Amino acid sequence: MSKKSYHHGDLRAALLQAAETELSEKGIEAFSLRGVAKRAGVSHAAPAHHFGEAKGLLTALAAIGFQRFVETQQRRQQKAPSNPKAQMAAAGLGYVDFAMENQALFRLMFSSQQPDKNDATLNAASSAAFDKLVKDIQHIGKSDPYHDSAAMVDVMATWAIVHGLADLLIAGRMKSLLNMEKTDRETILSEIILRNCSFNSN
Amino acid sequence: MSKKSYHHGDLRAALLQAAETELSEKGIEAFSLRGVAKRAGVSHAAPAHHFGEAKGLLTALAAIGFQRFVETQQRRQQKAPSNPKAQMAAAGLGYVDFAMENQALFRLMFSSQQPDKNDATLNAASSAAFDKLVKDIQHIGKSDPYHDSAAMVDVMATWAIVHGLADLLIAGRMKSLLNMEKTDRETILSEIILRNCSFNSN
DNA sequence: AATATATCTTGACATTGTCAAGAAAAAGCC
DNA sequence: GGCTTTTTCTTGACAATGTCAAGATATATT
Repeated sequence: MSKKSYHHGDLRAALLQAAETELSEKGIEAFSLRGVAKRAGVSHAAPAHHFGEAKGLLTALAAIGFQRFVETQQRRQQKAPSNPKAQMAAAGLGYVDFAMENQALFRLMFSSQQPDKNDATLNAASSAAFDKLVKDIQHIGKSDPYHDSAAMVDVMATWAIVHGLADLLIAGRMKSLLNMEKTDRETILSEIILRNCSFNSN
Repeated sequence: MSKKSYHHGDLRAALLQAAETELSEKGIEAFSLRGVAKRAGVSHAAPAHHFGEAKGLLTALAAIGFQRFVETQQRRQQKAPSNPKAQMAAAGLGYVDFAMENQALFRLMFSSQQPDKNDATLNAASSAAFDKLVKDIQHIGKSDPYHDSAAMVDVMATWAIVHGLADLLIAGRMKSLLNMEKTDRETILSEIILRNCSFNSN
């Protein structure tokens, strides 16, 4: 941690932190590994030892992203009423909220070719996010999507609509939604998220 | 056109063609301007005169993408029954189809920061694509989304679900859908696209 | 304390986007 | 037709980037 020390102490964590800052400031397309090193106050080749190539750093960052992604949804759900539909809406709003507040990271997680899709940690984190969605649907529909193909269609439909909203919002499309106050926007988003459910009969 | 001619004849078109090939082969994150020039058989600085910086070439390519995007949907609609719901499903399937067969181009159009969003041609092309969606919805619901906010919510919901499906499919997520035959997949996609409509009562 | 290992730096290389200057072809002009 | 002007493309250069190899320095091991 001291200024002149050859050894940093916890450079790995510092690099991840710096990488996230670099990502959110420069965007994913102008992201630079040397820029990350500069932010962390180390030489340009320092990241290599901890993460190998740039891919490695971005893979680790994407995994962290998925963890925080789930946490954001859960925090949102804790503040919401405990009935299944309110919980579903809260999870969806958390999904969109995360995307809007971590645009470049969201893009890294869902739209980038950089992260290594064979990485065990990343796969575990993204699978956890998917499983959470499946369980939330199951909670409403009572049947397990993994064993009921109709329920799995519900999962895909719900995922698609929430993801589509998130992706179009951060792309700057959907201006009518972007131009309103956050609370108004979330009212409409909730409506869109819930109307989609075939299990609306509940 | 001849091998040794200093002047190409129609380099601008050739560069756009080469850029699309480069894009689909290398992906948007490994896209190289010098690679495009090499494909067109021209020096590395030749593109500059026609498109300025790399941004310019990608902006022009994105605009062309939006035009073909609309055409793909229209071709699909021509083959479908003329009732509004079948037309809506056809447009949605065209949307997804375009994304899957032009993955990198689709990413350039919707997820990239490169294209200049102030470019008149690009804005005209992307607005045309949006207007087409609005009209298709209007065709079903009978009310103009531009004057009926409830209808505009229908537009956003429909757009989101179709876009979400497209984006998640080309991201390699939604494996259960990717692993099936195209016809089976499209059956489910149609169902998802249509179920979303609040105007389902029709 | 001596050696071994892990961690970081330095220097180099090929590749990339961009710019400036110049060459070649086409067009304009008499 | 010859001459100039303009457009189109090439060449050469520059800084920035990712990656690699070799070396320097701190920590761990014995």
